Amino acid sequence: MEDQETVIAGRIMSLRTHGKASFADLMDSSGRIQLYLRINTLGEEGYGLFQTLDIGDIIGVTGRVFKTRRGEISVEVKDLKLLSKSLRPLPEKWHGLKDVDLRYRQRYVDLIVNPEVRDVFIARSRIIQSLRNFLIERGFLEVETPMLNVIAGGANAKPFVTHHNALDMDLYLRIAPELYLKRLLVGGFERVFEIGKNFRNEGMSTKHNPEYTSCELYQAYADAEDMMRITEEIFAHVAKEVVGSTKITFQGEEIDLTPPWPRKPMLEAIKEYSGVDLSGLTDEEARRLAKEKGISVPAQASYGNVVEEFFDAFVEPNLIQPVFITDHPVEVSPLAKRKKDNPQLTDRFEPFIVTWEVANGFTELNDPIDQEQRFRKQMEQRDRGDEEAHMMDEDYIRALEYGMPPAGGLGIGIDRMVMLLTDSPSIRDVLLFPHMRPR
RNA sequence: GAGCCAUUAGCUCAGUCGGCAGAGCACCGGACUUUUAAUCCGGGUGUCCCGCGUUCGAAUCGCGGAUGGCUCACCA
Repeated sequence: MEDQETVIAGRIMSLRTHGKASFADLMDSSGRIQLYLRINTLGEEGYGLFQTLDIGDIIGVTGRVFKTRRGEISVEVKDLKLLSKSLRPLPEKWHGLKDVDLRYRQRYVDLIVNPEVRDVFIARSRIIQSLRNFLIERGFLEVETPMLNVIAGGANAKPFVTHHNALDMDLYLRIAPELYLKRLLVGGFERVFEIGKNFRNEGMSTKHNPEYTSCELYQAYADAEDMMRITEEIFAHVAKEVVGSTKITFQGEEIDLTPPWPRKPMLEAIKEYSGVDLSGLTDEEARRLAKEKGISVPAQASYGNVVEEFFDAFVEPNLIQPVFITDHPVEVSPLAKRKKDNPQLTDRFEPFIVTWEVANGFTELNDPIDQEQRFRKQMEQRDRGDEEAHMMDEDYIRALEYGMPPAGGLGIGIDRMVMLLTDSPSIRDVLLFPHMRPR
């Protein structure tokens, strides 16, 4: 490159003027380069224009590449054009923009002055691309299903409500694409996936944003075990491609994503960490045990609710290295197939890493009669005031009545996956424009 | 939704006991033809988050509110 003529454009990030010669740093999306400007090469007029420039202005230059006395590759500018004027001063060059409120609200400024922020979003794009390629290579078809739903199904969550004027009816923003994707299995697509936003009308935290991205995939003639294998393969594959290794560091903790990950039934995990054996109890026995152990559960809590509470309290905080928790109670898994040898439990799994649930999968319930009963149970909970209980979806039942092939399904929380792989402690660090209360 | 903490110049931050509102960077003027957190000289650009109160006097104390962060609760 040395001694070659070049044409570049970018934003001025710093200025060092020395009278009749000056240095400037120019930044574009590929990085920074130093400019050297002399009155001898630019002429009175060109150098005069340069002297009116501010940090933040976007300019285009032509010039010759050379190495300075201190060995820095630079461009000696022969011609210079102001392309865009910056009217507002940029944050300080040394400390950058730290105020998190401003960083999120004015992400454009954050991206200009904090280069590591840009790197996170480049990584996010690569992670999603890597995941997409992985699935397409394995014969999965990428599809798009409705985000405006008459029934918000596929998860237990409070939906956002919106209104369709022409039809004069309320609609829900989807909380999960699950039921649509399984209709596609009925229709004959054997491997489908969708990457997209879900919307949940719930609290926000370092791990929750009202709109978030998931990847759901469904494979006919597969089961939960197949889905666990694909889960660990996805994480290993993406980590290798984006981070360069299946061993990653998260907030100082070494995490080994190398497959296979251990499998542990939920009841066994609870027994291991709390000493309590919850297997085979009635609702009432389970509630009594919860009270004994100081776990608060609603008076109406089912066996499954109690198990979940025990799990959250005793087990979850300990799950740092990847592990699949399996065999969730049927009451908290209304779309999963029951275990053949224990109808109280389902053939379901959730992988945990750094105490987060990073995905959720199971052998899909394809028995329309059992599914209808499960929906009815959910409706009862709804009637008792549980706003997050599943809605009845009669069309989904009808689809199952045509016959859905046995299948495995998996949903991955993309934001959490990106947090993990970019060592980001807050979901807001991996969302370009996280939800904020308006100012 | 609850608790704790924060909010001062465009940005990063000081501000003591209640007594004239401060620094660095950025910006403006001047010097300087290989610097790189350039240097040197001069210039402070402000709704001290908002409101009410206490006081001779409030950035500072009290009450109420706004916004944000963290923790907890709910969830993925």
